[in-house]
Amino acid sequence: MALRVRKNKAVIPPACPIDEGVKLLGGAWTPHVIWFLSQQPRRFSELRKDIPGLSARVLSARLRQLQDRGVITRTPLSTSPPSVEYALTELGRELLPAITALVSVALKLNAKPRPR
Amino acid sequence: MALRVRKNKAVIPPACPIDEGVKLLGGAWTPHVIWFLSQQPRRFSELRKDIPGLSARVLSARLRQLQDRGVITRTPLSTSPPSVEYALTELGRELLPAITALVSVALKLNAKPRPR
DNA sequence: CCGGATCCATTTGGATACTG
DNA sequence: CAGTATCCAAATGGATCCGG
Repeated sequence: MALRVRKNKAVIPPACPIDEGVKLLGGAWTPHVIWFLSQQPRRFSELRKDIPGLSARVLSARLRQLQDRGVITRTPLSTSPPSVEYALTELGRELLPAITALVSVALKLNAKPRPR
Repeated sequence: MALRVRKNKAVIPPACPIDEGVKLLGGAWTPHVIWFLSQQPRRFSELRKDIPGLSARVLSARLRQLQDRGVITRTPLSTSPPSVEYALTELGRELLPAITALVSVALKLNAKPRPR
């Protein structure tokens, strides 16, 4: 069989600031994590309890990427048993207005009976 | 072969307004579409030219879901050749502040040299 | 010109088990 | 407690073809 190459998914990076912004909240549960951290710094297992259904694997992934993007800080504490505290950075807190704006539009849209 | 059922993906809807908000901008290219429509009403093929790399299939899907959510309107025009015009609704325009807020945070984050 | 249908590659993230 | 590793199901979206 002639090895059909299938050049699928070949193309371009959009390289637009809009995408960057949306990617900040992109992954599953990301907004929840930011939301709970905005109320107070939290530890790993506290976040798991805060957000039922969120697996350790995904929480771990989200925390890492938020950290990489400078949205949250990670602070290991020398307690016994050892624990790690996560908190929003200054810039992270600046995401909150954007999130609440999104939410308020979503609420209005849900309220609408879809005029169609 | 014992038919392993694999109850994967079993659980819960978060049912949180935050998710709803994020879903408004969730799909690929969604923010781009909203952005270009915010500048002026546009036709299908104009949007395709505005956004290189966006396939007809996906543009079609995005337009439909934005329409279903009440963010944009779709107006077929009896021109020759026939064309269809898309525009933001009132509520759709309310998404713009949220988008720009997100973008401005993203720009600041990119500027940071990742303090580590 | 608009956009649906089909086919498929890539990505995402849930379940589970395990380690320091 | 705080994660990491493996395995796999489902969702996403690109390419291409086709019909209204």
